[in-house]
Amino acid sequence: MANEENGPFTEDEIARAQSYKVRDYPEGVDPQIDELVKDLISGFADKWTMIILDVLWEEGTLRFSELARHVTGISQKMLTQTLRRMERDGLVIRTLYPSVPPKVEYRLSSLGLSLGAAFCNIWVWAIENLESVRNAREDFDSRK
Amino acid sequence: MANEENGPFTEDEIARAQSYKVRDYPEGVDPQIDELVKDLISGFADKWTMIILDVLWEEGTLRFSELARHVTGISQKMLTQTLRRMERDGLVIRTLYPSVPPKVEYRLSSLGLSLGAAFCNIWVWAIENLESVRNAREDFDSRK
DNA sequence: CGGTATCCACTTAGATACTG
DNA sequence: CAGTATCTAAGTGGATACCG
Repeated sequence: MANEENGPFTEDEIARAQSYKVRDYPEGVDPQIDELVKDLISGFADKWTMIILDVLWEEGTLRFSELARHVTGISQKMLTQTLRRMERDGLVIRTLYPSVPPKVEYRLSSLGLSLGAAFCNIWVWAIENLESVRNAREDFDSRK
Repeated sequence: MANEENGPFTEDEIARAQSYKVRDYPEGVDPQIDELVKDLISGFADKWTMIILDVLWEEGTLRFSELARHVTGISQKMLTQTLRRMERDGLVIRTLYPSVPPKVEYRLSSLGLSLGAAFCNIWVWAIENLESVRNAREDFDSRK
């Protein structure tokens, strides 16, 4: 509990990590662009979008009902709604086969795939840091 | 509108991108872990958390009131709430200076910094694909 | 200054029923 | 099968007032 602040990181590693973004997008970045980016991120920053992105990333192409099974706990309404939004944003490609009964397939577009690639690091981070977060919570809760 | 599906990507690039995660975390990944990861991600997948993470990443250390100014549109309640959750999850470090009036500083922990580093790719993606998303939306809306 | 507590308007999401 | 429509319960967030 004494020097837990830096965890497994050296000062060096922290400095390097912190310099990353500054190098790519210096402070001079257009505030308007910044605002737009925040809006865009806000749109993707919801539970179901991120999970659907992950599922389609892993499974490739899925039918509506298959998606419903893979995305545990989602309601039909939210699945439709989220898929529609992702389709509108160009992340997902929806293919309708006009058979009876109808068949609809969903897969990621190249845009969706590239976002999925960016998200990969988040999933990796989550897997690697599950324990750390759990410990942090226990620690926080025990301190009252 | 004809071959817009793959955008600027070759089939090769898509295949490579899609194989990325599978290489690191093959299908044999424990479903229970997978569930935990989804829970964890769901917790971070909200607007304010992501924006605060970004702001602290860029600014380093900020006082409560400075954060409020940087995170446009957030209410005091949500700022407190989100910061408390991030602190509990071990992402931010809260330092109270017991002066009068009190002064409270927030900064990312090493855990928070590493999550920020992972998120970097998302921000970069957003900046690079603002136009694509805008176009996709216009296209979708114009098609009805 | 940096919160907490309370109230309330609004949004959101789940359940249910129905349809091409 | 893959939705849409409707209703309702629950959650979220903002405004306001007050405290250490």
